[in-house]
Amino acid sequence: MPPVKSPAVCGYDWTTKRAVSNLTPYVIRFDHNHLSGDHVNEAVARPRKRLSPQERKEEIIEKAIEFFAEEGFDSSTRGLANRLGVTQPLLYRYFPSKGDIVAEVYQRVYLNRWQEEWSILLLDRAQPVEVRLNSFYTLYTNSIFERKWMRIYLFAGLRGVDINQRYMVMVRDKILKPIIQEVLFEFGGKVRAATEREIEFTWAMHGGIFYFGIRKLIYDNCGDADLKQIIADDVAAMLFGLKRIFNQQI
Amino acid sequence: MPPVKSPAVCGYDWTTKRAVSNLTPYVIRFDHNHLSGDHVNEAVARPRKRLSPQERKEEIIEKAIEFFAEEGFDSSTRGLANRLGVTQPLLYRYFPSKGDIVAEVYQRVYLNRWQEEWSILLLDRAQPVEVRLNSFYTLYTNSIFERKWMRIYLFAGLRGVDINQRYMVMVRDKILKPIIQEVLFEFGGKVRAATEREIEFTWAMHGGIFYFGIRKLIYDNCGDADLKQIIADDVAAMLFGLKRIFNQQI
DNA sequence: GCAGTTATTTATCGAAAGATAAATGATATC
DNA sequence: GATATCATTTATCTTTCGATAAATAACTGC
Repeated sequence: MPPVKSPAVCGYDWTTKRAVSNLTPYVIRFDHNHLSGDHVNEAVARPRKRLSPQERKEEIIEKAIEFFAEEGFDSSTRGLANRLGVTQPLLYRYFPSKGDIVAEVYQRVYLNRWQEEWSILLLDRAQPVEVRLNSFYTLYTNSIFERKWMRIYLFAGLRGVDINQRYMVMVRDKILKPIIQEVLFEFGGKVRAATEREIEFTWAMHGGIFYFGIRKLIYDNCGDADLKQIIADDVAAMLFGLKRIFNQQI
Repeated sequence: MPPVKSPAVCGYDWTTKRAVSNLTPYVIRFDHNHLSGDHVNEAVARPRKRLSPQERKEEIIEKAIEFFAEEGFDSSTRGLANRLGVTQPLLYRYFPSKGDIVAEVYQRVYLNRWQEEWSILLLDRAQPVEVRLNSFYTLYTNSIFERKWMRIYLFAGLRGVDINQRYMVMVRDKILKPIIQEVLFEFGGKVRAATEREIEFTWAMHGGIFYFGIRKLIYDNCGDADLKQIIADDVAAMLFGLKRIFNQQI
């Protein structure tokens, strides 16, 4: 049977007694007596808890996102199982391999993050571009400025995961290019494709805001900065810079 | 003996036959017949090569920077030894533990990266600020836009290494604040400390350029963008944005 | 409340990891 | 060219990791 290539769909084959999917399988001994730290009164072994496969799988994925975001993808499945309060082999009931869990984490973190309404907002010419951009970046940062997301984004990037490339294509096509088009329109220029120079400049503005998120959530470096103010200042500079480039390119 | 806390100084104590330092120690079997890849003619076991301790240590550090930058700090010391063409236990002759090698890598990558002449350039009022900023960012990016450096920077950040925090303080004090002061001066404002709002805005501009480096070197996402043009456009937007903020803050 | 189903655990394996001790052999000194 | 030094290797230990198989026990339906 050749390996299936498609979004990891993992299940359990009761006849062969194996988890099935499209990737590769480990166990942390769950110590009932030493759960998480100082819980003296949990010394009594708690009864084994049975969850439905759907619930359990969901719980694994959720915790896996937190766990790998904090510890990195090189961390052990035993560590993950420990955080879940189950034993390590149980993970292999739901995922054929660690790689499948990781793949599922990527999937969850990246996909369905984009809200179509953001596009609608960006393109709504009833409002001035500057207002739209402020609203958009408020919503957008509200969504991605999350420690889990940011860390997984960077971990994935360093691992060379292709999902990251796809994400950047999305930013380019769904954010940067539309912005340029809208500024161009409001500026009175004729409709045309964005130039590389314009895109790169817009990337820098976008990256500046994004990098603020990295500083805040990864490096913990920025006191109580006012995000709304930062966005407003950056958007203003972006508009200025784009118009300046439009003029130079005539 | 309590652990010494200071920049890792590792040596070999011949009497106790141990490497000494201030951190924690693994082995890749070096296969003479299968060095690095396709070298068919190296199949003959090459004679053991003795280097002076200084030379060997230097070589280890250099390759460790490359190795960990590519593979991440969770990679094995056997992998590193393999790349060096030596056996894994040899590493423990020069460093007491893997952690000490990693610490040395951080040290090398971060320290002595800052060139004092950059400060002189930034503060040289014989030239307009815009010219200075373009020159500075050309030099600066020329120095840090290196795959090794960028990857270690991000790896370190995700690992929560404090050296990273220190680096950001340096950026703030040696780049951002001086920039604001100089723009303020040229703008005709009176000399005063930079405000948080100004610093955050400048961070965004700086971050935009920095993030270009991440895209280029980590994500491999940006065709043949013209760095000089990008810097020029970003600097122009930065100057505009700062002056705009100055005016709003009167 | 007994029996079947199956979620979960215990036990265990083999590979890879960090680390150490002892053997080896390249070089320097005489 | 024999001897001493010490850079480097071989051999080996322990821990941790991913993964598998078999035993256990919580729930379901009767």
